[in-house]
Amino acid sequence: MTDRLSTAFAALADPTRRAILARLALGEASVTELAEPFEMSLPAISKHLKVLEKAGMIAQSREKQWRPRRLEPGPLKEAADWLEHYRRFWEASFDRLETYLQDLQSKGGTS
Amino acid sequence: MTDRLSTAFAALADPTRRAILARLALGEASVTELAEPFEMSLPAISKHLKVLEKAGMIAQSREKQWRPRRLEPGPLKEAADWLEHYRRFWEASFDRLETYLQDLQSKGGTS
DNA sequence: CCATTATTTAACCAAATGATTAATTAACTG
DNA sequence: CAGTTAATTAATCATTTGGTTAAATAATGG
Repeated sequence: MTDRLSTAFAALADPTRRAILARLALGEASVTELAEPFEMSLPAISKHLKVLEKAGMIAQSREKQWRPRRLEPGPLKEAADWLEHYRRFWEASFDRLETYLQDLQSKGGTS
Repeated sequence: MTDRLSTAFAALADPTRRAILARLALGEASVTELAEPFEMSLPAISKHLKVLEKAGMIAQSREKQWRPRRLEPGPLKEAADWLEHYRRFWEASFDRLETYLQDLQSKGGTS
């Protein structure tokens, strides 16, 4: 693997990590705060944070004995940019669905 | 794991699979055609296709002895929608960068 | 039916992932 | 400095992942 985009998508492929990012979208938080919602050991959370950090999605600072994390959105943007290339496909699907529903309306009558 | 979004991001976390999706964005292709650019065995490609299929990103049809795949954009859209929530963060980062560069311009002079 | 082409399945393997518990390190606080 | 709180590291383990080669299956065409 090793390439940046793969690392980013891999980091996002876990609900715990996505929840951590969602929490950090509300603002900085310590490891203990981040761990609180999960039925999971601290070391497990620590590892998830390491994955997010290696992906460049979070950064650490220092506040007394805490090491609060904050969101670093760069890799999220790169992932979003990659997906953006496929937009026309899902918009096309929607168009087909829309056409289909319009057809139902005009042809189907009151049955 | 098991949830749809995690499966989608995991499917995207591999450059071979992303390249396959990119190829399918140009139109349907058989397994042999899809495998052609890679220095990798057919079974390896077959497995990657299975991952993409389980993620709901591709579908199969039948054309004589070929089983061409086509893009199914639903899960790509779901992934893009998830990332969209973080847009304000990278746009904010860009704003800060812009401000920083403007500061360099105005303060830095000719040094 | 036999040969060929297309693709999958099976069996196997090394490395990575996601979790655990126990031990360690770091920093503040009285 | 002793105790407490915060977080990481180490050791371990089961499962998943991404690849291989060899064998099997599917469909077409002569």
